[in-house]
Amino acid sequence: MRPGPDVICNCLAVRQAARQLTQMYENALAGTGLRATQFSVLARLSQIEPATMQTLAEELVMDRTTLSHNLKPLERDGLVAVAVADGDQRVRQLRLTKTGMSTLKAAHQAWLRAQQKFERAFGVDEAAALRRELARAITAAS
Amino acid sequence: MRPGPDVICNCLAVRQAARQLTQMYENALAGTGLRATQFSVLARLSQIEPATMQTLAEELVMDRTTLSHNLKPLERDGLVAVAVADGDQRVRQLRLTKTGMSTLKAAHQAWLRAQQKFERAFGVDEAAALRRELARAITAAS
DNA sequence: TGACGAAAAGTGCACATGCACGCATTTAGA
DNA sequence: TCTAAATGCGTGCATGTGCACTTTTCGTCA
Repeated sequence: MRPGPDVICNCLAVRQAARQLTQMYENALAGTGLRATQFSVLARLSQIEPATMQTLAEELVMDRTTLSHNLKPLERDGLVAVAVADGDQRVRQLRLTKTGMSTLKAAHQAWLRAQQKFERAFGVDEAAALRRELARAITAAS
Repeated sequence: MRPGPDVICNCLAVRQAARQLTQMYENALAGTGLRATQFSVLARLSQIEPATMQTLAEELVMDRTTLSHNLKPLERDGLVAVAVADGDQRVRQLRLTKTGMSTLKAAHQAWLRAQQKFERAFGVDEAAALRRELARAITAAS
């Protein structure tokens, strides 16, 4: 998939890169049973556990309803446990199950391979700078 | 959607930015009848018309089958015409219809508003630099 | 305490994304 | 020339994405 001549649309530029990066990382994740999005959900959840739907969605820069959809296969496969929070019936308490933790740990190895492969080609410092600029782009588009 | 502390995954960083930028541009495109992806398909097609499926997909850094799916609503609504190419029955000849051209022209105004709004917040030169880095990221992930 | 607005989350819909698989056509080689 | 490989596309499936709408629950205030 060779890019065309000089994309001038910022939105298209980011989406194209997202498609290509996603393919690379998902290729590395093949065999772990996780998609790229699912890996990021589990990874982030493991850091802020227990989390609510809204909190985890904000952390992932993801729409609340999108996270709701994305949790379906994870809950179905027993990787994430969804419980009603204490004191407020409206709130969900999201946690990793033991299976979720072990799956995440195994997938982390595969993720690291993709991460390192990309950064060898793109540059470690350049990748860090790119991530910072992307974070700034998120702010600019908010 | 406030981003969490320092995303270290390049894939997640790009995907988060893609989600946020897409929301901004689609908000601007609301009323034109086009989604962000559809706008980019029409815009690119207008530059390389007539194009084949594979050619247009490569230009958009998009999987061939994804473009096939994405063309469905555009063809259904009469914005893109798909014909069999001369000399090779396997090849499709993609063209914008008159409706497609006028819709693209109208949507271009809306796109420009989003583009300028983003670049006012993010910086014009910084946006150009970001697009260049994203193009390099696509190469690195290929 | 009862009604009403706010907050948290779920659901249906349409489109986005790409892999696996299959079909039709073309080309290359024996 | 006839057949096998290569080429160009389409389709089914599962997931990703977010808007509009709904449901449930909580807090507030008269």
